[in-house]
Amino acid sequence: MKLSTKGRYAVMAMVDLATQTDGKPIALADVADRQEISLSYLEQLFGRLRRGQLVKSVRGPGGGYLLARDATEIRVADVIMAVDEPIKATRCTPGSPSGCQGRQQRCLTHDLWEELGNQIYLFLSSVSLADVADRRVLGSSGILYSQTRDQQIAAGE
Amino acid sequence: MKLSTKGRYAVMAMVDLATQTDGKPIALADVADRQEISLSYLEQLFGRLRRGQLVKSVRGPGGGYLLARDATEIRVADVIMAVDEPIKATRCTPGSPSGCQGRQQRCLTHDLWEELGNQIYLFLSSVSLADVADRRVLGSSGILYSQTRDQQIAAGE
DNA sequence: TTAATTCTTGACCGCTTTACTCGGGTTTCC
DNA sequence: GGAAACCCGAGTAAAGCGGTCAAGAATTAA
Repeated sequence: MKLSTKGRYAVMAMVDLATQTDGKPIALADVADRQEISLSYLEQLFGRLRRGQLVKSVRGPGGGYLLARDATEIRVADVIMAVDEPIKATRCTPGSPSGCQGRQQRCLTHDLWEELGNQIYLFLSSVSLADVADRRVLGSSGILYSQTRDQQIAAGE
Repeated sequence: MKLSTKGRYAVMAMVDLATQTDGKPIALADVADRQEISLSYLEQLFGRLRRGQLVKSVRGPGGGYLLARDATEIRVADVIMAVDEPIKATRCTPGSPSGCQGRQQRCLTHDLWEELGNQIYLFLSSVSLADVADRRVLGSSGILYSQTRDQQIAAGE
């Protein structure tokens, strides 16, 4: 899971689509104007979103883009994965040698990055476009992490 | 909170220090060798770590670096924040105008990115260098996020 | 004192990615 | 036919990343 402004732009645009619920296609130029993103750049992103089956396009005058599914059925993680390159190899490519299992059996931080990736992915998978459009994003969770593992263990957990 | 290989290298090196518990300073050249990171590059990173009060340096023969505190008292988030530039402005600078509150009252995705940042920070704050060194990182949490908010609400929660 | 270690600092550099532009298409409607 | 929209690929300026190089300062050992 990679995080860049490219992914952010895509999510902004998709949420924009999710808030325009007339059933009519939305022209990219309108989205670009509302979100203040370059039109040509948006076109690139929507090319990927279309290939990723997240939006449908309608050509010709009066055309534009439509969400391919209901806004409650599209997760933020889907959008980001559609526009960003697969993954950053992280130097430890899990399968191949010389990446991780060079000297030691396996680099110590490997589990950390993997788990962090999981956390990010799980969070972004828990939020749909409709959640964002309706500002249903904040709160819950997090309180879990007020202590380090050491402290939890020292406290007898 | 920014995530890059720079931060990863710093964490790798700090965990390396945490595993060398003789009480003697560790020469950077040894760390560079073990972790297969360029020495000169590590020097840059340790300059920041030292200025961030995370390590102490000892000059001269037999010198090197020591953790400034116990490995259980240094969180991964501390290390990453010490070496990476403050933050990526995200285009919505919370206080200033024209960033977020341009057309609409406040960009819809603002809460999302803020909450994501919190999630990442909280996770990385929950893990100490000692946790990583002892491979105490995996598991727990995550099961929370098997449903989107919509689905939770639809289920009557 | 001298030499060897080791940290300290700053300048530099090639590469890749990012965000974006440009210039064309093609499809469809009026 | 013309205009509105999507479609597509090449190009580009700036920034960051990972890394090198060179010089210097502090400390210790011989």
